[in-house]
Parts: sequence; C-alpha cells; structure tokens
Amino acid sequence: MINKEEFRKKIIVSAGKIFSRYGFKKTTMDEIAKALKMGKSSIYYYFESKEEIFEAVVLWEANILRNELTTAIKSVDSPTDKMKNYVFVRMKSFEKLANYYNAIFDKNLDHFDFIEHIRSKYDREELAILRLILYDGTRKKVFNVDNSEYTALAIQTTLKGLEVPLFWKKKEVNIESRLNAILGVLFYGIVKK
Amino acid sequence: MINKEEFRKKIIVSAGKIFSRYGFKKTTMDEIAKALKMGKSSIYYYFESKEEIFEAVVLWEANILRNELTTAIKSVDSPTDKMKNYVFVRMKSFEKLANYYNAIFDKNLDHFDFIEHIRSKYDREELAILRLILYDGTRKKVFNVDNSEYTALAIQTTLKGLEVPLFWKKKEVNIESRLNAILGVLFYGIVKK
DNA sequence: AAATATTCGAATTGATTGGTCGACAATTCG
DNA sequence: CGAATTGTCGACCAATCAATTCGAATATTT
Repeated sequence: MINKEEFRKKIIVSAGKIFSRYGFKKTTMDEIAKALKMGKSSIYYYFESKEEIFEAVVLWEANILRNELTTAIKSVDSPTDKMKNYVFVRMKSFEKLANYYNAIFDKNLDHFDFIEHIRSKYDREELAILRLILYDGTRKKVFNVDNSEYTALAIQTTLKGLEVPLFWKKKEVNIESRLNAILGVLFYGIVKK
Repeated sequence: MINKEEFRKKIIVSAGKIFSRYGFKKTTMDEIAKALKMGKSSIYYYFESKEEIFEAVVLWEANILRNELTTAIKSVDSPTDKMKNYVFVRMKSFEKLANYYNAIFDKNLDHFDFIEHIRSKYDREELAILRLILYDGTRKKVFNVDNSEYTALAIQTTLKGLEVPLFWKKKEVNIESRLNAILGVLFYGIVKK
C-alpha cells in the first residue's frame, strides 16, 4: 500500500474537487469519504477535522499556482517574456482559483483569516518575483522604468485590479481581451521601444 | 406591483439558477429566499413546497428548449437547413441542460420519475418534429431516405448517443467536433448529393 | 372599514452532519 | 508464531440545519 502522506495527498486532491464545486459548507464529510470509496471515520485517521482538510486543500492549490508561475518564468529567457508569461499564467490561474474561492466563501466567511494569511504571503512572494524580473530588465536596459519596490508594487496593483471581475462569477468577462489590454499598458511604459 | 403569476416566474428563474448550480438537495429555501430578497416564509405563499418549485423550474427549462428548437427550425426554409439547425441547437441546449441535470441528480434520485416523464414527452415531440422535416425533405426529394417512423427513430437514436458524453461532466468533450462528425454521417446518407 | 392579499419572524420537527468510540482486520516486527 | 501497530469502519451522539407551519402584521382592493 501507499504510505500515509501519499494518502493524505489523495484525500486533498479528491476533497479539493468537491470543495471547489460546492464550497466549504455544502461539502459533507460523507461526500468526501464516498468519493474516496472509504468510510467517513477513516478520513479522521488522516485529518483531525473538515477544516484541516480544507486548509490543506488551500495550501495545496496555492502550491500548484506557485509551481505554475515558477516554471512559466523559467521557460523563457528575456525579461520581457518572463514578465509576459508571469502575467499571463497568473491571470489564467486566478481565473480557476477565483471560481474556487467563490464557491468556498459562498455564504461562509469563517476562513477569512486563514485565506488572508495565505494571500498576503503570496503577495510578498509575488512582489519579490516582480522585483527580480524588473531588476533583470533594467540591468539589460529593456525596461523603461527603475527597479524600485514602488514600480513592482504598481504592477502588482494593476494585476490585482484585473482580478476583480473574476470575482463577479459572471463567466461573460473576457479575460483574454482584458489581459491583452493590460499587457499593452504594462509594456508600453515598461519595455524600451 | 406585479401579479402573482409574474412573481412565480421570478421565483422560478431565480431558483433555477441555484438549482442548476448546487442541485436539488444542496439548494436551501433560505438561499432561494435570499436571492429574491424576501423572507423564506413568503415563498410558501407562491409555492406549496421546494419540490413544487423544482418541478416548475424543470418545466420552465423544458419550455425554453422547446422554443429555441422551434425558432431554430422556423428561421430557415430548406429541409436540409432545418435538420442542421435542429441538430445543432438541440445539442447546444443539451450541453447546458446536461450540466443542469447533473447537478440536480447529484446523489439525489428522488425526482427520477418526474424527469423521466418530461423526457419521454419531449422524445415524442422530437420524433414528430423529425418526421415533419423528413416528410418535407423527401417530398422535395432532397433526402435520400424514406419518411418512415423508423428513419426518424434512427436519427433520434443517433442524437441520443451524442448526449452520453455530456453526462460525463468532463468539460474536455469537444461538442463541436463531434457534432460536425455526426452531421456529416447524418447528411451523407440523408441528403441527396 | 371590512375583506383580501402578501410578507415575515418565530417556532416546530425531523433529518443531516461533524465528529467519537470501540471493535475488528491487516500489516509489521520481534 | 503472536503481539504491537496501523488502518478501516459501523453505529452512535449532540448539535445544527432546513423544510414547513402559524399567526400576527402590513398592504392592497373592494
């Protein structure tokens, strides 16, 4: 058989799908168990509570996002491409995540603190990444801006602004077109020539 | 103010959205009421029970589908176009409906009889429509087949076969390409030249 | 102003659900 | 082997939830 940690992962992935579909409150332990074809009590051998599963799921999803972003940056060389890739993958992933978090918070704000914590941690990481790209870009003289924290923050704020329509749930929001627009703005001022 | 029947319709539309998202069981009267910005008890002035709302919603959705199909047929003249339009709109609508019914039946098979009833009624109607198009097509000598009930049934069976992947929930199923394939098969044998 | 239509807070009642417990099966290890 | 450990699960419990009722209050019509 597989070891305990592997099994926890299985539960996280399986439960994650249900949480993302129905939200925290509407997801029952019975459902999670049934999806895994095991007794409800057995789940409690791996996790202390429903909340613990939920938190593990959120951590897990956050990690997936982190990895996607890292590989997106590593896959190209020029600072311009790195920035483009980062913005694109980030927005694509958030589109998925937004749907997920919307379901989670639907009428249930208990986990706000926890999510806020994850989010602010992610924000700090993102700022660091942006600064790295900026540093690289200014050093190679392809960006028109300085590599100050202020610039990085400005970009981050723009990105966050793009998230808002995602949380309206309406699927009619066309991410691609908005993304192209913002990329244009971003690089119009940032990229030399 | 609006009259009682109008308000029932409002409830049907609003509740329909929630039912389609969460399914019958996971949808609460509280939610339905809150979405309508009214007290839960007030809903019971318009409907006897949650089930009655649900059934009204299903009837309502079925009617929308009926209308879409009727206009799709009326919008063109030639039997070939009618057939193409019918198949296309039907599959498009079922894509939406499948998602809806999947949510409804998720772990809840109580309404199976009711839905079966609606469905079999719809099937009979569809058969009649198909026969009409076939009759028109053979009369104008654009179809290669007879206008027997057997032919209509064969087409209907093919259409039903196309529904199956819709009920797998997986969004990866590419309806368009499958649709084109089936249309080709359908018309290869049916349409003259 | 009486009758009627509509709304809703509060109560009820049965079902659901997160979590526990102890029994038991499987596996590991000495 | 046999005993400790690991893992599974059915049955149960207390708390909460959720559908429905009721009666009183407010609006509207007659």
